[in-house]
Amino acid sequence: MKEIAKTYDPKQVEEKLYKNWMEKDYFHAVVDHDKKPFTIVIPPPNITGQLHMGHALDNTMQDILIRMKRMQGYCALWLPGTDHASIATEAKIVEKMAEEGITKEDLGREGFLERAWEWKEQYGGRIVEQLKKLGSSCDWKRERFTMDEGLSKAVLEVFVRLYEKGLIYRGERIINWCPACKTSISDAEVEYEEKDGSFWHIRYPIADSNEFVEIATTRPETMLGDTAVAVHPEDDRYKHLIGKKVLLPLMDREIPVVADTYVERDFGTGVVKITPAHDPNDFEVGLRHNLEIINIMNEDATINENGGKYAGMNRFDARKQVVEDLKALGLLGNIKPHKHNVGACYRCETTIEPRVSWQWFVKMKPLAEPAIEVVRNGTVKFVPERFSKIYYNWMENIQDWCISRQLWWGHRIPAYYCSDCGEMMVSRTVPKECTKCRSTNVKQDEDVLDTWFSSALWPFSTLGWPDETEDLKYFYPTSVLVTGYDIIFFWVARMIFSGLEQMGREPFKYVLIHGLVRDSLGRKMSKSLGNGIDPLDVIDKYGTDALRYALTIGTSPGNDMRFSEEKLEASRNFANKIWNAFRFVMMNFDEDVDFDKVDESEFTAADKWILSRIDSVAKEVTENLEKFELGIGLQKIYEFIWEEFCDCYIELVKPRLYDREAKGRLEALYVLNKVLADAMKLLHPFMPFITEEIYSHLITDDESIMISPWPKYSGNVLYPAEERQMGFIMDAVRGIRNIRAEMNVPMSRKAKAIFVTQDSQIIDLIQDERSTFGRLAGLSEITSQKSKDGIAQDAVAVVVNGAEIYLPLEELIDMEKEIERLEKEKAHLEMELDRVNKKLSNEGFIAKAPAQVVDSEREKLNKYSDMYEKIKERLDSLKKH
RNA sequence: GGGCGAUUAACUCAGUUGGUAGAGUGUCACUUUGACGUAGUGAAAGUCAGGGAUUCGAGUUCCUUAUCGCCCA
Repeated sequence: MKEIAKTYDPKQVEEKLYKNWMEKDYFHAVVDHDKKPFTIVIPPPNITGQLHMGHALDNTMQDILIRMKRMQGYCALWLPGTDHASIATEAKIVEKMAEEGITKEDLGREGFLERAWEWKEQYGGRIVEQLKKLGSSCDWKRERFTMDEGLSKAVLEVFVRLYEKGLIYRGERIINWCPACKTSISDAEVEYEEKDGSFWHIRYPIADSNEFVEIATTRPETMLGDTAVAVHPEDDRYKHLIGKKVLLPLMDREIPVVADTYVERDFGTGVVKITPAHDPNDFEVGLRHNLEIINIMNEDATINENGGKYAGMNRFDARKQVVEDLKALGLLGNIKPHKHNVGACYRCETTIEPRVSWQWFVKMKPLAEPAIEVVRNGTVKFVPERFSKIYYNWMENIQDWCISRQLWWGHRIPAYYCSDCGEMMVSRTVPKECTKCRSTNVKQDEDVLDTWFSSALWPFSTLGWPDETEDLKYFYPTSVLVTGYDIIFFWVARMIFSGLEQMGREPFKYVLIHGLVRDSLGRKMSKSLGNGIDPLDVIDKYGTDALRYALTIGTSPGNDMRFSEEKLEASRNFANKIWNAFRFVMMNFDEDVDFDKVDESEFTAADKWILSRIDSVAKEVTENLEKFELGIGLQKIYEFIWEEFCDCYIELVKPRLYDREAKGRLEALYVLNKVLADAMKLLHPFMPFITEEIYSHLITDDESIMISPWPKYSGNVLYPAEERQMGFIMDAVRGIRNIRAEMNVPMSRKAKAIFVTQDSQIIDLIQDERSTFGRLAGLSEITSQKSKDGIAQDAVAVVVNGAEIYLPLEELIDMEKEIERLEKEKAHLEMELDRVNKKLSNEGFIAKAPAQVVDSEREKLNKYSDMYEKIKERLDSLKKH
């Protein structure tokens, strides 16, 4: 017998076991055509990232699925990797360089990239190490990085292909510009927030007239770039002005009055200033009316030379000055408070600036259509289903995707320009000369691609595409993608259309969406609030299994969850409970325990009951997991282990174990071992470490629980008779315990019990399970008889389905109290009877409810009326005395 | 403005083919029983946000209102 610690200590096992799994190569998936593939690609965390609760949840869920499938015999591949995170990484490196007083420009592109790679080598693996602490069973041999050679080749290939198909183009268009990151960003990367602003009314003088038109704007400084004012063509107030000129104040520029249905007549004054270079709608109007585009801003959102005397000011100062100057000129009208949506950069929260510039775009409409279709026809399923609506909503209203970024860290755009003739070439290789004029003076585009361009290819680029690798053929399409709802647009949607376009197949069959992990007050965890809980601290304090349990229990897909210390304590307690159940089993194992000698005919009702139960639980848990109901599945194993296995079965077998010569002792050990082993298997996906540690000490054929077969189960209840018998026993025990508690009779005070029943099967059961009752209900002596003859008048009675149990507690009994208790019991039964009777006397119920339901109600009626009669008899008899 | 979600015990949440409401935590009482006090036993605690509809039967389906939150415009 081994000495096992009284409390479970995760630190003793986690590192050791993970290392062992790695050494044994269990995580590595080898293509095996005799097996079905099950594939998950990890949402690649940023190399700048620190593991947070979101990662912990996301990766726990993936690990649960992949571990179960691996045990089920699938060729389970969980492919890990990291994302280069263009903007975030570049910003981080620039920031670090700033501490040393160096700028990007000092180093130049080459020098900067060298530094960036150094940084990546040094810190890029940190998050990967942290994922390992979570127990993630990723195939680390297949780890990928979005800027790996192979993945970069995929990016290049996709870019060129899309370009050649006319789905990528370069254009001078209005885009979202972040003045802090100094790059364009895509529509998806802008976050809108409603802010209090003002509506400034400004009078523009009409040329060759004394009249004015009054426009209203929320951004007066942009007037410096106005190239028209617009009115609605049907607006009688302004019809006469169409085609005339107004004199743009401050700039003294004559600009036309154009008619466009974009103008809302009821909004503001019905006259709109048009700044094509700095407003997306105005840009469209500008295109329609062939207006001049005057860009008035520099990269950092200061006013440029086109802004006249305001040049050099930042946009907010310029606004103040413009307003002041207009006021001085008497051209300023009312200023009304106004709420409007202001876009901010999702990364740095700087207010974005719409700005016209040359950028690269992906034409989205042709790509979006098939991507919508695969979700509509169920080829790709969102779990929960409601998220497909969010997806449709975005995909159906999608604009072209701006993919160029004015950064250095990332995949450089494979477009080349001839400095002599201006020809543009898009090519897989660096052109030696201009294809048009043969000049060798060719320069590559300076921009890099949006990070999400490469992550959109992740499900196939990681498997070797564009090469036709064995992996790609076998593992693609992947099975499930697990991610948070916050990146459906950024990532999920783009993977779907990219997979369809490049592979001709959907990238995954299911998208399992989870919510956010919030703090105990329901707030989003954030750096600025400082309310984040570090998963690594949690692991250090409670262990990985406890963290994973806490993240999974009581959650449902797609819903946000609150995370708290209390939950972790409960999780740790559960781990400890399992540990002690295991400890109990081990304490009773002898050196020479030999299960070959087990005689199944020695199985007791309790043995069969628990075997039957674990069988059902295995079925249910499997079904739950296959439907992605992780929280429900875990709850079921929890309840089975704690309530049925620990509180009940272990208590039941104790007498057989303590007596070394007891009949059925070996069988008890066998069942304990078997049930615990199966329970550990079912729990393993959720809590990999403790289950592996325990499993390794149990008697099994497997070298590791990780690669052991998932529990098989029969389709129906294994031992229905024994389950019913145990039901009786538990009812009886509960009834007796209940009385003891109410009568204040501690368990240490043993009592006598007389079972009264006519049912000979029950009599046999009581005889067989005498030790059970003795143990669980604190009874010293148990007898059974068919009538109430000879039972002391002052005995306490418990009525259960099938028997009456009398406890002659003698001097302990307060008759008044006993009558009161029985009255309560009677009232309760009356209520139940009333309910059942109502149901059964309802013709509709009898006629329309399924026979099974009606039968079970009839059964209840019999049971309750029987119990009611007995209680009533007992009461009458007590009251006579 | 459009869409989605939430509203269930004191707190935090489960409850996925409609069939007598569950858990964890907390509360109260009891227990030095040879796995575990990070435990055991027992108890108290809910008009499942309000209203309506469908149904023999609704926390669960449909409509509607309110409050909170999120996404899109």
